[in-house]
Parts: sequence; structure tokens; C-alpha cells
Amino acid sequence: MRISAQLATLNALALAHRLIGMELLVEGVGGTIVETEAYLADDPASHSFRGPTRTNAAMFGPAWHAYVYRSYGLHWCFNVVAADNGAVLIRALDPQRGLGEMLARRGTMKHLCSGPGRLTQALGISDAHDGLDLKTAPFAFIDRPHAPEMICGPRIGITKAAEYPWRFGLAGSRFLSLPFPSKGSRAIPS
DNA sequence: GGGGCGATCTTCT
DNA sequence: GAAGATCGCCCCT
Repeated sequence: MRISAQLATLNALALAHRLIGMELLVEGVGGTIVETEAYLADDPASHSFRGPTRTNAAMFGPAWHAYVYRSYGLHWCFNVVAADNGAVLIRALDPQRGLGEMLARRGTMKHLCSGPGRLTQALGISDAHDGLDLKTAPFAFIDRPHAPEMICGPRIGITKAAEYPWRFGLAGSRFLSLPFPSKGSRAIPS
């Protein structure tokens, strides 16, 4: 069984955890996923919570597909659709491949992929990728050798259901979009 | 290093 | 009419 077929069976919470440490490439540009957030089907903070709309349709389609939406009218945010009409927001990468292209798209070496809007800009992700199958080009996912040490804590930038520790990070990474607060976060041994 | 604010689109009240 | 899974710039300390 291909790794993508296994991951397509996971719900958003398990998938958010499982994606940390995997490598994500778009047209060969990308790096290691160091930060994710889970959004569940019956989660007031999730875009799928109120049912299908024109823009969130991908969340109601098959798992292991892309859900891309516009944030605050300006930025794109990239999600992996999970098995339960949930999704995993990819919030930060450790940039490793295609640094020159990322620099050209971002215009600065600062925070190349540290933040959901920044990483879509660096990787060239837009609404053109919404609904695409992640098993096929331009996407490529490379599995991690083993489960790394992780942290979990409260999700960022939301007001509803903000108390759930559904944000995951690679322990000690300097590419997180924000540090995990000491209060409300905990380590997940590998 | 950190707080305030504007940009700009989609949905919902 | 307002809020939102954001970011970058400006200003202050």
C-alpha cells in the first residue's frame, strides 16, 4: 500500500500529527513540514462546520486532496483534506529545496516558509491547486524515517474552540511561525 | 521586539 | 455590516 493511501484513511487529528517531519514539494520546491493544525468536521473553527459552500467544496471531496482558500482577502492557505471532512492546515516548512525560487517569489529570505500565507507564496500555491490530488504532480510527499519529537498546543489566530491543543510542531524547530506557549502546550515523545 | 493597522475577498448575521 | 485558520509596515520602547 502506498503511503498516501494509508494517510488518506486518517482523520484530521491523526494526520496533523503524522505529517510533521514529512517533506512537502511543489514542482520540486519545498522542505520538511514543521507545523500543522487539525480542523475537524464538528469543529466550530473549521470551514466545513457549516456545510459545503462554493469555496470549501474540496473539504467535502476525497481525502489526500488539496483544499486551498483565500485568507483575509489576500493570502492563500494550503490544507490536506482528511478522511472525515476535516483538514490539516500546513503552517510552516523548514525550507530545503528550491531556495532560489522561494526567494524570488517571497522577495526576502526572512520567514521564507514560516506561516501559512508565507509558505503558499514561497511554493507558488494558489486557488489553481484547490481540489487537486496530492498523489500526483506538481505535489510530492516524502515520508519521514521515524516519528520525530513533537509539541502540541492551542491553534493560532482563531476565536472559536481555541482551547483545543490541535496545533502540532517539530520540537526545537527554528522555522515555526510562532513559538508554542509554555502554558497550554505539551511535548509528544517520539 | 512588540503592538496597531490597513489591504481585500467570501460568507454569514 | 462585520468577522475571519494573515502578513508586512510603521512606530514605539
